[in-house]
Amino acid sequence: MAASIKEVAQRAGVSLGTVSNVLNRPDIVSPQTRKRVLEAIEELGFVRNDSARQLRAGRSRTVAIVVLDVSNPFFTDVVRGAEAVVEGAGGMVVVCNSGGGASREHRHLDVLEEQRVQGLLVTPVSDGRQPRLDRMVKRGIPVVLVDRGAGLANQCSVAVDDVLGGRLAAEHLAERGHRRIAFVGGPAGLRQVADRLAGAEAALAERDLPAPHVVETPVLSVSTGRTAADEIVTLPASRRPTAIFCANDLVALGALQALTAHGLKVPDDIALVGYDDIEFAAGAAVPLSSIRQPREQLGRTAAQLLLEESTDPEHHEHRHVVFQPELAVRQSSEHKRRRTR
Amino acid sequence: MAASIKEVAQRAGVSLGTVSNVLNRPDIVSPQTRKRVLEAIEELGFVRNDSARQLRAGRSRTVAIVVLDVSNPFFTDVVRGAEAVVEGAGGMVVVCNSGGGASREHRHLDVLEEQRVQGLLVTPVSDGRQPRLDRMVKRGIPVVLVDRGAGLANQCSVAVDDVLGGRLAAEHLAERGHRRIAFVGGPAGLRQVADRLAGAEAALAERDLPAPHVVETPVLSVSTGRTAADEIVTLPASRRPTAIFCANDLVALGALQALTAHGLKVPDDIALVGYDDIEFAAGAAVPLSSIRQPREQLGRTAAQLLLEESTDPEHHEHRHVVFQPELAVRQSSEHKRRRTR
DNA sequence: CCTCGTACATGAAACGTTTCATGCGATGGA
DNA sequence: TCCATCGCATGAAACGTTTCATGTACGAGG
Repeated sequence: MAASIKEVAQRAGVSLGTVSNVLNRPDIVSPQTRKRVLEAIEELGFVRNDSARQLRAGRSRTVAIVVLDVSNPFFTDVVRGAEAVVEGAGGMVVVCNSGGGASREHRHLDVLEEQRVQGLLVTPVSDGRQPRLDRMVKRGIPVVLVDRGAGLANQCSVAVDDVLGGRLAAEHLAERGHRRIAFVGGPAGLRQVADRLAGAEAALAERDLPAPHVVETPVLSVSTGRTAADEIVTLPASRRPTAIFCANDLVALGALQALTAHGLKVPDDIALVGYDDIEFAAGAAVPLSSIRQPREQLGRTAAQLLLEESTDPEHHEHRHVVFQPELAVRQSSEHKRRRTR
Repeated sequence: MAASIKEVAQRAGVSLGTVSNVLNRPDIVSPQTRKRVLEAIEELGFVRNDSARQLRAGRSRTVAIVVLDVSNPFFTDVVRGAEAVVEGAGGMVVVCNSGGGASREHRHLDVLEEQRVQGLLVTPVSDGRQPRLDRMVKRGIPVVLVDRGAGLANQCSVAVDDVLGGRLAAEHLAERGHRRIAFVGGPAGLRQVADRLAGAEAALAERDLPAPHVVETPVLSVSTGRTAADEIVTLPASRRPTAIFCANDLVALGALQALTAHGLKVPDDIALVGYDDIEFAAGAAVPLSSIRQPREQLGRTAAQLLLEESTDPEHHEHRHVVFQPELAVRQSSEHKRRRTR
């Protein structure tokens, strides 16, 4: 059914190797032969079999990116950044979605390893040593951690300083006079979540403010944000936080919806700060204050490191790039009046 | 570097074929041999080479989905629906992003064809005959069109009735008393865009209302929505539309931002209806009326059709599934008072 | 004791490329 | 005229699987 090089060769009346040469080094074959071969290719609708090619070459030309959540705009922006670089270099990106599940991540990595991908950009579900990833690295498959500062010696990483981000958010709220602050996010095992919380805690502690009230969510999504806010709303007004710092914008948007549904005004009754500054944050019912991350930049840089390692593994030195987040203040945390003093 | 079956065989002291049997039909090999082989695999960190396997098998087990825009939540939801089905069947999904560009789509299809993917879900950039896709179908690669009603005889399709969707939106606005209605979206060549416009035009014509003022955008995104709205705002108040129907929610959210920035109130000065009802529509600054599509369902159904065709090409009959959209009315099109009468 | 069947292991062939050493005819210089 | 060179085409080997026909040993049934 699918024509092979052999049939093309037969049809063009040349040898098998010649066809391959036309495909890979057209310059070394004479113009007339080349023409005959190209015609044969055309007539037969020949399409190179990449499996065979890879089998011979030992490696493919596709770069995989495994994200925690395809439906989070943060990750799709990272993907687009990576795509820009990889495609600019003539490669191809495939996106895999772990959905935050360890087993799905596992399966994806299995398959990608079997496919001998050229390299891997990954935001792993769990932190700590990754025997899987280590093995891929040992096998010579470059791995770049995205949005993880892990700083392991055997791979590059690209991340944004989440501790600082958490700090920025908490400082901002503290300056606005908030004393009872809640943190919504989870699972707690997620590095991003833990770091953001840690930064917030540190900032509050330095100011002798009480530690944040933590509401853990099973995942970071709009619906878990809603649920968490529902819970917060049930607290007696005297203990209810006056501000919520959410681990990402999806959660914050969900919280915003739930708070509004319960008749609470943002920011007057409760202030809200999100994280990621996704495109939809600024357009929310109450424009959302958020911690901005250089999303596409993250993807671009990760891809560059990957390609660098891939093309010249000898001289490559693993690097750990850390970007700085920025606070974007919008209405959701803008008080009409200061609360203190 | 990468251990092969041969080395495993050597280490376990068995033949090459036996190792393969352990991998593929463990039941036909004696328990003790199996154990020895598995140990060898473990010790060597052997990972099957999928290229070789595919080369032999002639086909891979991955399904590809090529979407118009990864950063549009509509498509990520479709992707998740497809993932659920394919992974449930033991397969794997890779996502490719054409970004609406014909050349990127072309490149992706090239590579996917070379990789002999098991099947392809695709929302093509352009309509009409697709020699590329036809060729893949001829080659025996099942192709399912997503969000296209194309109705071609040689492939399945899954779509939502966009003409009806456009109609619903226009009827809704007409009932609210609007007479000057704008349509924002593009490129005009995009089937979805054209259909939605056509539906709206038909509905207005039936009511003897003037045809919509069309503002074409180069792509469907938040920023083009902003630009389009900026343009509409410059119209003299007497000719300015009182309602805008946007070809999707991204555009609508952009438009909403721009209108608000210009001091226009939605819906009082200008009503707004979007399309897709993405998760962020309900949480927008002014909750957005929109046309809801069964997004995940779309992906699930497409994947089911694909797998069906893939597993039993003989008895497969191409089908064209069309879902019905629904109108979700929210504040962005809710007038305090009727305009007519 | 022979035969047959069963339970397993074996080795070679095939999948479609790429690469590389080799072959061969023509051209140019000595 | 002969040799070196060059330009181009060739065919075989190799990549790592899977499959299948074949082989072998062993226990059971006659």
